[in-house]
Amino acid sequence: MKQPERDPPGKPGAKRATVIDVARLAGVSAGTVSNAINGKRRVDPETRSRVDAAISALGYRPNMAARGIRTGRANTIALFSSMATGVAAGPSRLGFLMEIAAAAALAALERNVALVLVPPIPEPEAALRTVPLDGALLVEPARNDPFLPFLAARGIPTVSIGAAYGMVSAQVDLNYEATADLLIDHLLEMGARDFPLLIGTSARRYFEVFEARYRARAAQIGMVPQVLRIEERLGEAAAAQVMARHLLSRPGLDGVLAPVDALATGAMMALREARRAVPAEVRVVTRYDGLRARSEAPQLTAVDLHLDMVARHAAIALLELIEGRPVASIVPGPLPQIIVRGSSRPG
Amino acid sequence: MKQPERDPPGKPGAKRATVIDVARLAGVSAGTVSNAINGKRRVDPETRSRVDAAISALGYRPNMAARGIRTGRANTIALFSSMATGVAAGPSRLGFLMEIAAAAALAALERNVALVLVPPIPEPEAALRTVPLDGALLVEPARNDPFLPFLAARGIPTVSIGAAYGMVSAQVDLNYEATADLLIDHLLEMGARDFPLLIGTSARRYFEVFEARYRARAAQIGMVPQVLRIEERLGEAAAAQVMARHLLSRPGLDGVLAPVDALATGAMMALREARRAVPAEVRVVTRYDGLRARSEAPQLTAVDLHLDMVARHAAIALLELIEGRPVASIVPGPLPQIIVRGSSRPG
DNA sequence: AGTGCTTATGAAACCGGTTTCGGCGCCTTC
DNA sequence: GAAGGCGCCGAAACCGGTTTCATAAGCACT
Repeated sequence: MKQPERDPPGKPGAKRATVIDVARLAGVSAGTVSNAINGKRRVDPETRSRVDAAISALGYRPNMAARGIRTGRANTIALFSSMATGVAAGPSRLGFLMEIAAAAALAALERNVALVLVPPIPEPEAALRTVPLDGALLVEPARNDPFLPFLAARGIPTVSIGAAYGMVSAQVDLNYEATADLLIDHLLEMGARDFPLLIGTSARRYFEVFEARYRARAAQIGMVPQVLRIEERLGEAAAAQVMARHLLSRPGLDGVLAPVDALATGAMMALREARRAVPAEVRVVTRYDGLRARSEAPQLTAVDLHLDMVARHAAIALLELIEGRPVASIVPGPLPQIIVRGSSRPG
Repeated sequence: MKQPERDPPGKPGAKRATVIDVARLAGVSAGTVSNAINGKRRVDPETRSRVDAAISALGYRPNMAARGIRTGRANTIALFSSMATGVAAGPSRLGFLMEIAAAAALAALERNVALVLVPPIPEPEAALRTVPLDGALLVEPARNDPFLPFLAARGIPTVSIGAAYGMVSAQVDLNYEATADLLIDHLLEMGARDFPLLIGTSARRYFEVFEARYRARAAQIGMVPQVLRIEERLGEAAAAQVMARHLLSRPGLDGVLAPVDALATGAMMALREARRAVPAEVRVVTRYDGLRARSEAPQLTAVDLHLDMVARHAAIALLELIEGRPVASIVPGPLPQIIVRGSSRPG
């Protein structure tokens, strides 16, 4: 049952090399090998090079479990997603998540830390009971995110991507205000004067921010604010329905502000159904520039959130936090840039 | 620098409980606590319940690092992807990968094992030097997959999703033959008699299988085989170009068999450009039923590969393997089902 | 030569589990 | 009633690292 990992190079029957083996070969003690590797204590350069030689001669790799028992570190961070993975909730969120996951995993791996993926699960307590985690990344957590209490109870450092509700160690700014302004200003520039805001029903910061900016601007220009809330779980189809109904009550509608891509494509469906030309009669814009926005016809104007950079910042901040180094509670993120496409561009 | 994880419930100043604490409270020895937890040795039911009581009273959670040092287990498996994550390679692959990742993570988590995500990296050796892994999942590895030698060298049990090239411990069958037949038969039923096969240039089993089945059927019905190879890295745009050129040489073309969704949508672009009606004049079918296939107009006929189930099977097989239990070298996967949509359906 | 300080190192304790080994009590069996 | 077997358990070794503590060597200074 015990099967210690066998390691090259060398005889196939050999167990994996340990510090002791390295120490013996280098003619030093185990403690010195440890110090040579980790640089916690000064080691004579000459000694160090003997140790290094022994390490590569034996193909030594430290046993992380043994190390972890003293350091308390597991060298793993988790990416938590409270978004439903079901197809119903839409592969669009999966795209969003995956962009972040890939970039975060890369940044972590560069520092020899592994990223573990935690999809939404009913009982995080039970499932993660035996999973050692040094820290957690949370993607746009909802106000009542089920993972937050769990992480707080375990005392796990947590960095959120996008604003959270104060329960995290740090957050990377996704610049919700700037993003909302970018899209709203663009709609206005393109001549839209009567457009609803489509958002989800869950309590997420960016919905709140979009709504606030939308209402503020609407008041400024004397537009009747129209905030349509759609249960995200129901996705595109629900958005199409709500939009279709809304079109009846506001025939003069000339734009749509739908930060969630699935809601935007839902609106597009309704507009096609109602024979409203996009962008000639109605301009449509969304936030997340995923596959969905790009495969719509016409393609949707969206925002480049630089998710890869955001994810990288978040992972790095988290690792700093884990190392015990101070990190700003709000890490500035890259500025969003609008990508104007056919759905809002005249001609 | 040392900051042992503090744990509820109890005084916030308290260190996390250990087996020793549990043993003391239950009035037994540490060894007995261990055996009560892991069930390796018989423990009197009465004793066990005392231990259980002590565990929950103290909120004890075993330290996985300490456990791992003896068991040699890290309780993590990795999902390796050799697919490029860049936008160029297409978010479609991300969707494919994410579906698998989510399902595999879930299946692993149910068994208290974490799934770590390994995006393509230049030097797996270096980056994963200190990342402990019990096993690996490989998604449709190419023949010269860079991860394979690494995994073999480390002696890490590996399960591939879809056929590999014999270098893995086990593989979950994605039923390439059945999938190819499903699509080809469907094209024929829909009256197509002159259709090319669009595949990628990399050495992947499913390209080989599709090509073999395609050629076999073409020979049967007397169709001139037309195999178009497109570098996957270049994606949709390249497919559109190749397809446009091909259309000139075969004006009578009445179908397209493009297993990769990005190649299928590329072909759709070319067809639109050339003013060929789909499905009236040309039927188009693809394999992966992702966002891409569904957001095409008309929607693409595709195959439900039951990726979630495949991923689950793969994760479970891998965990069995890790436990040392025997596993079939080819685990049967769920049968693919065709999803007929507008791109190939008459009327 | 003796004292004090710094630097480099080895020996041993330690981390928190698991596993081995052997002992004890109790029940059969001859 | 002694021998043997079995079920249950405690003591101690063990896993492979890190960290503490003591010491030896080297050097400067008095």
